[in-house]
Amino acid sequence: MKPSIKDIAKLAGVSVGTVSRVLNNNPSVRPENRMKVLKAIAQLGYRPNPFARSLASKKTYMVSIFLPMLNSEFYSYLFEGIDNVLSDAWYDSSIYPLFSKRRLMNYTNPNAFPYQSDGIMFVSLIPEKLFEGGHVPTRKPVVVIDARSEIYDSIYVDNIFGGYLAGKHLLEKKGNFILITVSEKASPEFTSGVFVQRRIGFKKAFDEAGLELPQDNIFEINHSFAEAFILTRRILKSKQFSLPLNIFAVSDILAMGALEAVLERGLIPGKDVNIVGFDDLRWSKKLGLTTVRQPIMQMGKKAANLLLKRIAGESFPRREIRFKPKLMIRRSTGGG
Amino acid sequence: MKPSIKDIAKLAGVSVGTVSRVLNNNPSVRPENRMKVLKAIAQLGYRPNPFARSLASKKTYMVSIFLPMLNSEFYSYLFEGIDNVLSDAWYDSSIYPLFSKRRLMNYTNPNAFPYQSDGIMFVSLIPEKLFEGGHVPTRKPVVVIDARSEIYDSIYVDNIFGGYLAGKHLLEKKGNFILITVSEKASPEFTSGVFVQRRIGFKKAFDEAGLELPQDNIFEINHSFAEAFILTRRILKSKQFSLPLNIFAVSDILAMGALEAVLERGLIPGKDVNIVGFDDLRWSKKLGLTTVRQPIMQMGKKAANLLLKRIAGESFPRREIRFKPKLMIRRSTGGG
DNA sequence: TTGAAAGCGCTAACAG
DNA sequence: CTGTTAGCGCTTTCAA
Repeated sequence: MKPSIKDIAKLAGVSVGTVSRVLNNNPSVRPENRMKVLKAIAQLGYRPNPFARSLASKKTYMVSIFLPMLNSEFYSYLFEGIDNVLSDAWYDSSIYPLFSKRRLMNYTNPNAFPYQSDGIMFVSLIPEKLFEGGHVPTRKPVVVIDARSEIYDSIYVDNIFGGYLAGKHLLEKKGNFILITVSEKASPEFTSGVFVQRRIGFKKAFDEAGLELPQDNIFEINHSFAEAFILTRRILKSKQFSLPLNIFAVSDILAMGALEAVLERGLIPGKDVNIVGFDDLRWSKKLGLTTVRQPIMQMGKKAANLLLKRIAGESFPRREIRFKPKLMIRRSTGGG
Repeated sequence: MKPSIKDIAKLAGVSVGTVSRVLNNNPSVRPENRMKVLKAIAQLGYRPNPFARSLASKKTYMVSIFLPMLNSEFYSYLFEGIDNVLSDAWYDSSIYPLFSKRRLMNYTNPNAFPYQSDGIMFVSLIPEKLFEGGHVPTRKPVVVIDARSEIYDSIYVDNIFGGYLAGKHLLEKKGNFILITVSEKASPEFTSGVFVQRRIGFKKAFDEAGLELPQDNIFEINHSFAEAFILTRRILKSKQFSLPLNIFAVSDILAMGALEAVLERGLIPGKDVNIVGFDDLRWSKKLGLTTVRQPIMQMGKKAANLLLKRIAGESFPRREIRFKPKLMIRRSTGGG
C-alpha cells in the first residue's frame, strides 16, 4: 500500500506533526529533524494524499477552468498563458468543458468537484447567464475571461473597439460590405456575446461614416470554417453583390472559410474581395489574413495572476481588465 | 457554513450512519427514515463533500482524461462520446492537457490529482513513452484511446489500413503522388505515432502495386492548416511535379490546407489535383473532401464503457479494440 | 521546537 | 434496520 504520513513519522523517528510541518515548509523544525523526514520521504517515495490534505486544510492548489468547447486554437493559447503562471505558483489546473444543459446541471451543486479547487475560471462564458441567481454556486474566487461579468473579475478584449477597427479599415475600400457573424441564439447560455459586440463596433464605424449596413448584407451562421465557406461561395456565385466586396467575418475561422471560397472562384483577395477576420490565430499571418489581434496569451496570464491574488486572500474591488485589440493589415485587404 | 452530514442527521432525527446509507442508496433504510433524511437534505440544501467521501470510500466517481492538446475537432467529438456514457453512469470527467515536459512532471507523482479519479484515459498518447518504467504511476484502471498500448486496454482505428485505403484509391489516378505527413520527432513522447502508421499503410499500397514513392515526394511538416497550405502552394508554384497531382495528407486539417492552395492557383480539385485526407471531421463532407473516416464518437463511447467495466472491478485480459476506417469518396478526388 | 490529540466530512464494519 | 465508532490521511491547535 502507499505509505502514509504515519509511515514517514515512524521511519524518521518523529511525530506526524513534525512530518506535516516539513511537508508544509513550516520553519520551526530543527534542520536535523527536517533532514530525517526528507530522507524517509525519499526512501519510501512518499507523496501526500491531496484529498486528505485538502479535507484538513481547505486548500487544494488546484484551479478549475470551465470552457464552452475544446476545438479552437484560441483556447490553446489561452491555456498556455494560464498554465504558465499557475505552474510557477505550484498550482495545477483541470479543464471542464461546458456545452450542454446536462453538463451544466452537474455544476449546479456547490460541492461539485470543480468547486473544490481554490479558484475557478470561466472562459468565454458568463456565469450570470449560466446559473440561476446569477452566481457561481461557490464561495471560491472566480474570474471570467473573454467575457464581461458584472459580478466577478473579468478579463477580455474590447470587442466593440475591435469591430470598429475592422469597420474603419474596410470602409476605406470601395464596393459592397458584408458582415459574417455567428448566431448566438441557439444556446445563449453557453455564449459570451463577443460576436454581438464585434458586430456593434462594426456598425459603429458605419454610423460614423454616415452609412448604413443593410440587413441583407448581414449573414448569421454557425461558427465553423465550412459554413463560412459555403455561405461565401453562395454569395459569390449568386452575384447578388457586385465586386469588389468587403467582408468582415467576426472570427478568423470564419474569415478563413470566406477566403477559401474567394480563392475557389479564382478571385483575388485584397482586390476583388477584401476580408478582415478577428483573433489573429497562429496561421492567420501565414495566410495573409488581415485581422484584429487579441493578445490571447497575455489575457491568460493576467487572469491567472489575478485569480492567484484572490486565492491568496487579497481583497480589492472587482476588477475589469479590458485589452485593446490591434488591427493587423495583411494581403487579404491588399496589405503587405 | 455548509451543512455536514451531522447537521442532516440531527435535523432528521437519525444517526449519521443512516444518513450515509440514504446518500449511498443502501436499501436497508426504512422508507420512513429515508423520507426524513431526504427532507432534511432538501431543506438545508445539503451536498456531500466529495473529498471526504472519497477519503473514506476510495471512490470519486470521476474520470481523468489526458490529451496532448486542445485545438482539434477530433477531441470534441471524442469527448462527446466519452461524456455521454460517463454521464449516464453518474460519472463526471475532467481534462488534463499534456503538451510539455513540465506538465508531465506533475503527473509523475502517484498522488497527483488526476490519479485520485477512479479511472484514467490517455488520448493520442502512449503511456509507455511518457513515463519511465512505461507505466502510469497509478493502480487505477487506465485505457488508451487513439493509440495502441502494450500494457493497457486500447481503442483505436486501424491507421495502417486507413493509409492503405488512401493509397489504393489514389493509385487509381494518373500522375504524380505526394504524401504530406507530420513530423513526430520534435516531441516524440507527446505523440502517438498515428501519422507514421498512416504513412506505412500508404506505402503498402504502393508496394502492392509494385511502385515506389520517392523520398522527394514525401513532405514532413507541423500539424497545421497553414503549413499544409504554404507547402502545397510552394509545390504547385515550383512546377517540380507535373499535373495531375495526387496528394495524401495524413489528416483533414492538412488536406484542407492543401485544398486551399489548389483553389488559390485556380486548379480543379478532383481533376488537376486529387486530395485525400484522414479523419472525416464535420466540415470535410461540406468541402467535398475525400477522406478516411474514423468513427470518433463510437471510439469514445467504447472506451468509456470499457473503463467503467474496469472501474467496476471486472477482470478480463487486456483488450485491444481496433476499428476499421472507411474511405469516403468525394469531390476532391472526382467523386460525387 | 515538538508530540499529542482533536478534528476535516464521510464510509463501513459491528453490534444490537 | 439502525446507532456507534473506528478510521481514511492529513493539518492544526495546545501544551509542554
